[in-house]
Amino acid sequence: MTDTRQHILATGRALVARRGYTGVGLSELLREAGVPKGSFYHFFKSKEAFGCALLDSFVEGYAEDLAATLDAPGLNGRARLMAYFEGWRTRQSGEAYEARCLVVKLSAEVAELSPGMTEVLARGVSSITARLASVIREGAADGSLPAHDDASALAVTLYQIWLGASLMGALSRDTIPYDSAMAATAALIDRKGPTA
Amino acid sequence: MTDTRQHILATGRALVARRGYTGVGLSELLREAGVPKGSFYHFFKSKEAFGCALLDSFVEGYAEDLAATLDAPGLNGRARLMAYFEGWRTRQSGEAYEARCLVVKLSAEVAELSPGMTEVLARGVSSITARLASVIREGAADGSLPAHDDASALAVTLYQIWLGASLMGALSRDTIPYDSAMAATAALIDRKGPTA
DNA sequence: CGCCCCACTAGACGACCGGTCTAATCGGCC
DNA sequence: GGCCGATTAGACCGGTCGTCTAGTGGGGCG
Repeated sequence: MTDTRQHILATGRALVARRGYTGVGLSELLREAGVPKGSFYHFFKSKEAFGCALLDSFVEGYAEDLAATLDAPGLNGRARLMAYFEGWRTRQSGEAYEARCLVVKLSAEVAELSPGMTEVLARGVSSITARLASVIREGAADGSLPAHDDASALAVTLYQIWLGASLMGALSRDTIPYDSAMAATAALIDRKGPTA
Repeated sequence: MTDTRQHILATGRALVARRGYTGVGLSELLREAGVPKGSFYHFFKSKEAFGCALLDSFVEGYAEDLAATLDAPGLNGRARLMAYFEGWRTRQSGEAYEARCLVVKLSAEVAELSPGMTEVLARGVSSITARLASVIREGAADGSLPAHDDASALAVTLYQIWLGASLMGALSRDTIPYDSAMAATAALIDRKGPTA
């Protein structure tokens, strides 16, 4: 069955979102998934290959969610952008580990560990910031946002703010950093002139 | 000798900055440090206690560096702030792992793993942002920065940007995210009005 | 209807993990 | 010189790590 593979990935995602990549052992993962250890190496050639597959499926799923939020019909560009960040805050400060962003959780850990996983994350990040930049341009076109002369740079800055807020939120275990990020986001997108 | 303890901490810092907390085993650490395992448990009651001590010494050392940079005589507030972020970029994108920021490296990993280590990092972060906020106020007083009505909020936003930039820099392995953060920093501190 | 083949399962394996313990050794103080 | 606490040495334990080699069973083809 190929959905044994899917099941391992889904179980792994929640586990890795909580304990990190190095922190999750095969034994724990497979016990949790109810899958015998032998099967694992049938579906993945190594733990790192599993990690890459996990991130691939995360990035893919994220892109779909992103499309659903940022292409929501009937909302102007600004509202769609703010909805995205509201969603970020909700997921990242909620209880559900499987909803947490793996870029936040794994970037630092994986950067020196696995070039393959790093690459998948890096591609995911740049596609997110690219999509954010185009929504900023759409907001300028529909009049909901001022014209920003470098939408890409603004998108990167916003994404950096939210990554940083997520790190701080993990440390403080409250939503204050996200509230701060939300305020900064609103201030940045609504004001004219060179921002980044 | 108490400086065996210091030596273990110094060795551990470089190792942990590269491989992460979970990724560094006692055996590797002690082999690297040339210290027998028996000594480790004389100085630290557990690996987690070692982790807390490591972060304590990091935070303490960081505070000293911070003071040296942010209290540099003969520079106005704005110049001191920018010097701090220049230093961040240099250290974080350089080769020397022992110079890397452990808040960036460990926040996500440690948050769900060790309340003690999380607490040390959280305190460190809030003392940094508090110090940045006061430099922003000093800059307003000496005329090098406009008056920001909420210096604390601006300081948090700047810190978030740099945390996020560091995560992105780890993924992309270039300085582009830091350059972006630097531009955003300059834009944010130099403009009037509510920013965050 | 039977056989065979390959996707999948089962768990043994050696290395090493974090953590503990006892015995040996060191060094300062009387 | 001799003693005692501080430090070092490393064997040892139960457990987990990632890997790998046998085995099994069910679907497809003859």
